[in-house]
Amino acid sequence: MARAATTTDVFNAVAEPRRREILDLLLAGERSVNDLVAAMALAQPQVSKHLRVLREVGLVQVREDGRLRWYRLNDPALRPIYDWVAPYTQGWNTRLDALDKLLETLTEEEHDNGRNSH
Amino acid sequence: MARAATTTDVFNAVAEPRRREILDLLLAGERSVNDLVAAMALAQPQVSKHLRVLREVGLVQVREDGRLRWYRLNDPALRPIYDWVAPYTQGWNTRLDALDKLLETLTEEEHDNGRNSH
DNA sequence: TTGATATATGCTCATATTGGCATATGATAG
DNA sequence: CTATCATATGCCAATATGAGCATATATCAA
Repeated sequence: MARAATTTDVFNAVAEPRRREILDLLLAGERSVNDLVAAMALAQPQVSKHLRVLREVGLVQVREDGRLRWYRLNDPALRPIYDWVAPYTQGWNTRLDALDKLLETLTEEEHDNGRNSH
Repeated sequence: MARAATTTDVFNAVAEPRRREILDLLLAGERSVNDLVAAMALAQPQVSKHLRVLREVGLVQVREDGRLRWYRLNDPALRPIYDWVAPYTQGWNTRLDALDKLLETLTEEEHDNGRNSH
């Protein structure tokens, strides 16, 4: 058996640095293909191909407008990656730990107002 | 150019489901190769090969003990993945979801006490 | 219509993969 | 020393890649 197709899942799609670069650019908002080409040192056909992979795994969505195609992020598609990696961050992600504790505190205050002990 | 080597970075190493499976097993603690082989429906040589990839990108570390080799996680190596994905989670991050739910609960209780609506 | 612009697709090449199986290396027991 | 257990490595086949370049398909302009 060979390596899994890049379109198999989000993990494979995102293993390619150029595709992560595209997603990073889309964080700022919708972009046309040529916008992306201009921003990345990569030829247009390659960008289109990467976009196709991203489309096929649901990481981006397109809006057609004349001869332009505006690509935008579909962040929830990245959730499997976040969900997978999260359990490993227990040891070193202090900031999220802090947020967790804060939420915990808020929840406690909500559920047993006043009898807060920590 | 072909696809990047699996040992290029953590993203590529982790794109392979079997390797994620190995890491998941190691979450529980140190395991010998045969332990892993027993836990996964995969032959020993393949497991050893996956372990080699994980070793080369720093995701696992080995402790030799006679003819046994105990593999253990090196979670901080996963940080690049977490750091990359984190900015995308603004919309749906579980912790933020928790906060949303909390706020929702507060609002419900405030606005329509007791009435269940959804 | 003709030409230009925006994007997608097709083909080739070099490369690295994963699993299967055989085998090498290394440690330990009898 | 020999057999056995634990693990790693080598070679094979089938496959999919990603970049480069040419070209197809739309859309818009003159």
